[in-house]
Amino acid sequence: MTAGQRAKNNTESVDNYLKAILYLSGVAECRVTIKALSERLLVAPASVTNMLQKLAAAPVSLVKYERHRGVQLSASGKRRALEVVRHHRLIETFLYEVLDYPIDEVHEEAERLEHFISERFEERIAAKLGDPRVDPHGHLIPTMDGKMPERLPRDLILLSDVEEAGAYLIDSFSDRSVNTLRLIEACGIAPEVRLRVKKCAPKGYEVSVGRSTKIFDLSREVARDLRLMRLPK
Amino acid sequence: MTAGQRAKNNTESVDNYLKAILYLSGVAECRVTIKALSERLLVAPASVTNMLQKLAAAPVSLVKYERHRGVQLSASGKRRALEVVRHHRLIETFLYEVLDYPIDEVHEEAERLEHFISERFEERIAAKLGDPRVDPHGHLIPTMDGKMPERLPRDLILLSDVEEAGAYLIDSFSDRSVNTLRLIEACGIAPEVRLRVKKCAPKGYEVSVGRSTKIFDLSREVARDLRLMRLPK
DNA sequence: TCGCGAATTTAGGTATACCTAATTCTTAGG
DNA sequence: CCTAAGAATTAGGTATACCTAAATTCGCGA
Repeated sequence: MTAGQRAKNNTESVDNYLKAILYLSGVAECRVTIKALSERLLVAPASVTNMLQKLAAAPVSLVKYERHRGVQLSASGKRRALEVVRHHRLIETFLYEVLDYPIDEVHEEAERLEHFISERFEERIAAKLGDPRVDPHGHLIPTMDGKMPERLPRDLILLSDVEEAGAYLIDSFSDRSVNTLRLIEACGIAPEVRLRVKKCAPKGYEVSVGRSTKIFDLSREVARDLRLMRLPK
Repeated sequence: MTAGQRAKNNTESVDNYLKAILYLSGVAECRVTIKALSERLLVAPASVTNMLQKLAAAPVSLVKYERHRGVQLSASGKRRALEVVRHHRLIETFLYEVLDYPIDEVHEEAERLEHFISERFEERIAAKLGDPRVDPHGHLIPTMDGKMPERLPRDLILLSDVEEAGAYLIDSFSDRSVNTLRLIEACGIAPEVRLRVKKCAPKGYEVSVGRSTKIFDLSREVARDLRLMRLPK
C-alpha cells in the first residue's frame, strides 16, 4: 500500500458478502459454499474464493474460512452483517412511511443506501419512526446493539403450503419480485392483516383480505412469497 | 473491457470532479487549472490530468479540455454538476428540516449521499420540503431541469468587508468550517434574518441578531463566512 | 478403494482511480 | 528574445474487485 492511501475494508462489496453469508447460513448458522455465494452475488466462484481469503486474513477477520470447507461469519462479521440489515430495513421503513414510496421501489433504493448512511442517519430515522420492530414487508429489524430480535414463537406457514381453508394472519412477504409486490399491495396485503383462505386448488388460491369480502385469486408463484400465521379456529 | 463488465462513468469520483470544476470556474465560467483542481480535490496533479483526459474522451464528453490550457464544463457536464449540487442541497435541507440534524453535520452526510440517491428519492424529498429555493445555509438549489435559479439582484457583501455600522439581512453562510457553523447557529444567525452591525474593529465585529438586543462578538474569521444584504437606512 | 465429476483454488488479466518520478511545455522577467 | 520556474503531462506502479482458463481437491458411487 502506497503512502497516502488508507486501507478501506468495509466497502460496499464486503458488506454484500457478509449479508449473503448471513442469509445463506440461515438460522442454523451452517457453513456456506462458494458456489452458493457465487450464485447469490452473481460473481464468479474464483472471485468469491479470493474475497473470502481477504476477509479471513483481515486484521480483524470477518469470516471463518477453511479451504474447501466453506465459510461462516465470525462474531464481528455477524455484527457487521446485522448492522447492514438493520440499515436496509430501517431505510425501507423510512422510504415507505415518511417518503411515501411505492412498496415495490423500496428495496432497490435501500440496497444502495444501506452502505452509505452514517450512524447519525440511522439513529435519526429510527427515532422518527419510533424504533420500529419490523419493516414494511414484516421482516424483523435487528437491534441497535447488533442482534436479531426474538420473535414471539409463531406457527408460521407459507401460503403455498396451506392445504385447507381457514383464517390466518399475514406475517411477512418477500421483497424479491416487483410484480408480486405490486399485486400484494393491490390486494391490501400487509403485515398483521387478516387473510381468509377460501379455496386452495393446485393452481392457486382464493383469499379475502382484512375486513373486505372481495375475493382475490393468487397464483402459486405469489403464494410462495407469503408467510402466514395460523389463527385458532 | 471484459465481457460482463459495464462501462461505469458517472461514478462518485467523476461527480466530484464536475462539482469542483463548476465551483472553481465560478459565475464567469472561466477555464480551471489542473493545479486548482488538484488542490480542491486533494489529488495529485497527474491524477487530475488523467481523469480530465478520460472525461473529455468519453462517448458523451463532460468537459472541454485542451492540453496545457485548463478545463471547462461541457453542456452535459454542467447539467450533471448542477444535478449533483441539487442533490447535495436538497439532502442538506432534508436532514436539517425533517431529520433535525445539527447544522454542522449536514454537509458531510450530504457529501456522501448526493452520489447515491435515485431520481425518485430526489423527487420525494423535494416534494416533502415543498420545493425549497435555498438550503439551510442560504445557498440556492438548482432546479429540476438543471439550471441555477436567478436570484433577485441583491447588493451582497461579506461581513468581513463591512466598514460601517448598520442594518443588514443575512443572505447565506459557508458550510466549510464546523466550528464556525456551531458559532453561527448559537447566535441565531440564519438566512433571511436581520443582522445589526454595531461596531467593526480590525479584529472583529459586534453584532446583534434578529429582534434580540444581545450583542455577539464575531471574529474576522467568522465574518469571512457570512454573506449579507445591505438594507436601506 | 478408486476414479470421475463437481467444487474449489490458483494463475494471470482488466478497468478504475489513485500515486511518484521524470519529462515537457509555457510564460513572465531579465 | 531567451531562460528558468512552475505547471502540466507522460511513464510506470499500487490496491480493489472483478474476470477467464487451467490446475487442484474432495467425496460419492461403482
